[in-house]
Amino acid sequence: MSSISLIANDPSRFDPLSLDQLQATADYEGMDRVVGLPDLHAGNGIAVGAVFWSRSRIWPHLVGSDIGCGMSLWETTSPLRKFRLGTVERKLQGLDAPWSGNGQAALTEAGLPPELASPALGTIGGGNHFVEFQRIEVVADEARFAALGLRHDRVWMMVHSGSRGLGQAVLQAHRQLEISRGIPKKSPEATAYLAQHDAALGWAVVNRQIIAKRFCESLGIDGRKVLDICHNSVSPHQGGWLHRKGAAPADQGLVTIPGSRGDFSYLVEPIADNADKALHSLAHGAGRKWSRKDAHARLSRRFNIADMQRTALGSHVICEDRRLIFEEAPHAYKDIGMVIADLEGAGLIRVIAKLRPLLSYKTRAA
DNA sequence: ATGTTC
Repeated sequence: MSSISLIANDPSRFDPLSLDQLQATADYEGMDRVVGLPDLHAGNGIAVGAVFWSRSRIWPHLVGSDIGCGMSLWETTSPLRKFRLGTVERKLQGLDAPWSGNGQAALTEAGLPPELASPALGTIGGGNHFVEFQRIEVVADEARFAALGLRHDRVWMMVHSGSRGLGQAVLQAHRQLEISRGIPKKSPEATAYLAQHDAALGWAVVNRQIIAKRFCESLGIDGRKVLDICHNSVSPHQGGWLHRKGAAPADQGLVTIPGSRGDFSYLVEPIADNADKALHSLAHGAGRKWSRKDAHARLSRRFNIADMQRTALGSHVICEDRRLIFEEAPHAYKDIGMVIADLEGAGLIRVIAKLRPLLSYKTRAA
């Protein structure tokens, strides 16, 4: 039994269902602290946009099946003034197919077992995963931006993907009969889960790396990684274990917080002073406002596919799956400006820059 | 979320 802290200027905005889900996990025996972040929303049983800390136990299903899912942000070598939407769209082909490179070598190089290679390595996957090309809209902190050596005259690229089937297999193998019981932290079961969890985490990083490389190669450009963070994980923290379920780390340097595909994304710097009240974590995005089912039901009635292929900010969307394009519509997500304001209000972040979407790539395969 | 699915 533990208390819940909510990070929001106006906590009454939270969906009651997400709060019920958060309460249910706060009631787990052995749970010590639970935090709901500004992007909190109801998940498949477990609230997303939340952090859980326990002195004594580990709950694999609080991390979920997409272990290591996260965001990487790249400053490409492509000058912004040369960016042509039509040309770029035309060049992005074959990216849903398995990667033709050597997956085993890529994993070995990262210190991971080569037998974890699979055809999914180097592919985005489905759901809310994407690759997005962006431009710097506003630099909020010029001094910090310059000190980091960042450039506003380049095309930027954001990758959101995870560990695909691997993370799911790991959760499957360690699924608890009674979910709320979890695993005692020093048990052989915990050791076994954590080893596989760490491998899935590493796999997801390699996956994002290969995805970025493939997208750059198809455009004939290069890029440098500004950051790579994962928002589904469990890690040792203050003598216990910190579970992040759709929560970005606030203790690993720069963080990007993406809005929906029709909204801005942010490059932010975590502020250490107040970090503990949010369990050293930040929102991982805007958070859903509508479930996938609701989004499809409401939007497919009012809009056609062509409406969905453009956003209010003028960006284009490549998504040839006609269900997914509605499920992931900007309308289904909360206002990212509100999420950022909540984090600023709590003294958790300083905004460095705001990025405008140019082109969001989901899938060409229907 | 998913080498997914009757």
